[in-house]
Amino acid sequence: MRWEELDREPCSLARSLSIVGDRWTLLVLRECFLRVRRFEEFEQRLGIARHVLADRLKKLTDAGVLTKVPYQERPRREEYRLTEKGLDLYPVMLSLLDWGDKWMSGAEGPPVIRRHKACGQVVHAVHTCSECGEPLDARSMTVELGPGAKGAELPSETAEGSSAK
Amino acid sequence: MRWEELDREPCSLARSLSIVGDRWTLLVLRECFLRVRRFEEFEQRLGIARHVLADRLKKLTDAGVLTKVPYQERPRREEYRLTEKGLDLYPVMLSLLDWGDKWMSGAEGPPVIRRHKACGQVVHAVHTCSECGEPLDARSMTVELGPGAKGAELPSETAEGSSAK
DNA sequence: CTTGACAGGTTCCGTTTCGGAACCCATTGT
DNA sequence: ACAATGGGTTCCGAAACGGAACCTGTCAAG
Repeated sequence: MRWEELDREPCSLARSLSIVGDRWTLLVLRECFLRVRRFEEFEQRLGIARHVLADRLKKLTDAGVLTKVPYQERPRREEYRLTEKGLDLYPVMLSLLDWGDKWMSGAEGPPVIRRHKACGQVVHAVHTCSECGEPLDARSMTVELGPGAKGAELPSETAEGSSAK
Repeated sequence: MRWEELDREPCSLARSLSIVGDRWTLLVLRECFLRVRRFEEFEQRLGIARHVLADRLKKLTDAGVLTKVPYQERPRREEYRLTEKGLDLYPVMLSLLDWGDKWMSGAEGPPVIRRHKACGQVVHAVHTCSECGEPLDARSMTVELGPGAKGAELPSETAEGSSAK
């Protein structure tokens, strides 16, 4: 599997990673969710090399995750904003955030907390089944080939004592 | 922000990315969730360069995401299994999977589907508030510095017309 | 009307990381 | 004695990254 062909893999994870699966992209998107929009501000807050930032913003824009919105003419200046496709990455951010809070925080606790506007509580996300509403975890799901599977195969099920079963 | 110091950033997303934020790690973990455990099998299924695979497996093992379990002696052979910390990454996989299903699938639909054992339905994950149970999205949350924030700052809130508000 | 600042890039160069192939090593099968 | 197996390590050229310098419109100041 080559990196440049990831987006054509018959796997939604691979396809997602063809967009967000590199060192910087999710950090750029973190800033977007924190309402950062301008080149300079991304650069200053992230300490990213300018041409890498330019490349990521271009790729995210080409992918439809960000969109350039002019905020002045003469000289023309544009800022980057999340599209609906980009906003939809929020669950990805949240999952990584919650995992980091749980497994990568020191004794002091997490560095940033999130509060739910609706209930006012400090919260984390619970993944629930879209059909029955029960919480989901790795052991409660099975996978099957779907309609878009062309020649893909799942590994054989012969293994036993699975930790991921 | 340097890549080697990501794990010391006061940000759970950065800390998570210090472990899973590269080209291959989440694909290796995808295989783990599909019950792949052996070096050769990872290599064949992923088409990853052997030394890159060896490096990722070592880093994941050092990070406590995978653990090496001997399955024979003489010659000693070990396989890689997800730890609890690794299994806890399932929501991350699921979020990326669902996003890819929604935004990266062609007209045929997603290549792989997931079925919830408990209810038997094909499902996707819904992120809900751990406190009130309502669905969460980017616009329903506010962020605040938490107990582990040392000197970190959130961007100023002066921006208006926010698309991520 | 020349100089400087500002926002947003692009170019260049030296260091890392990656992809691919070859090689290593202990043990068992033929 | 020799090949196969599983799990790596080594080596090389290509791609990506980090850092600094440079470029491009436009306006404002001297």
